[in-house]
Amino acid sequence: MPMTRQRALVARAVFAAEDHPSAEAIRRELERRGERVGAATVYRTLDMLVEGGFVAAHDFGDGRRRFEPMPAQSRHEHLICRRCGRVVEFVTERLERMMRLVADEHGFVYERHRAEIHGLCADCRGRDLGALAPRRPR
Amino acid sequence: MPMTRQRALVARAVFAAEDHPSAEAIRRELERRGERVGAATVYRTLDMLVEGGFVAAHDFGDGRRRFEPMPAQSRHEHLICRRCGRVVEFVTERLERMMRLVADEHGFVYERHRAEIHGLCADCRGRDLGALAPRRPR
DNA sequence: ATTTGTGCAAACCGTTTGCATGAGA
DNA sequence: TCTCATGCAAACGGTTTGCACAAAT
Repeated sequence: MPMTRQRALVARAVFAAEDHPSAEAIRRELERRGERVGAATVYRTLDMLVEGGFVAAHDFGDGRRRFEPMPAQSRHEHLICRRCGRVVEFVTERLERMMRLVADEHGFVYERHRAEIHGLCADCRGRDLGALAPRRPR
Repeated sequence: MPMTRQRALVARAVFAAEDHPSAEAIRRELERRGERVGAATVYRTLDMLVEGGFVAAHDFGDGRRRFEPMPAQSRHEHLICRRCGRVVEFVTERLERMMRLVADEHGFVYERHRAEIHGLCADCRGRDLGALAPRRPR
């Protein structure tokens, strides 16, 4: 698997990211730095990284996939601020146990689960939600 | 809000559904019965039903929204069979308590959560997964 | 006659794919 | 030279929207 300029750029961008960026966000970020990479290449590289188990892909329900470096530690879930889009991670071993149990109770073979909490982050709580525009719009 | 023929058809179809159908699935189902309703109208009617709180919309991560009659009872979550697409509901009050607690611990105002378990249902477990086509393809 | 809903087709948005070009061994 | 990655642009699939027409008061 040849390491080209664009693959290195995309990989470095995902691994450096703190905010679960989308493919387009990564492309734009690279462009902002003067590094022009085709959208198709970004998607293809991310697919490879995901297949290789280096990167995790998420679907937070806003219509696009978001990526993050594959966490070495155990599974984690996401808290998502509906105002600023900020994503905070949390871990619960209890949750996975519960999910496995529920699957079992219904005769399902557990494969994976997904859990998200949506709400307002500490920074955004208490602001005038109707009037202000999101700080980091979707 | 006038009750037209197509609105009645769409509403009846969602409320009768047991399987969390997508907008297109509803339109096709109506068409199968000889009732032709434009896609736009189906989407618009579903939006109204969701806004009015009569119908719940879900995003199971397969790229389209799925609908179900708004459950009168408490919140429920979904078990999804990755082979046949079957969706089974389950309730856990413990889960919501846990989610609220986690949100609180991170300074978030809890608004809602989402939990899904993906796996193989009782019917599909044990089959030759590679060779057979899904029974109810995505 | 005025309002409002409908349906078609085009627009949209994130993503994928076909294909000609280009870079690397 | 041969291979394979790239980038453009077109295709795609679900959803939304513009607009002319139809329906109902």
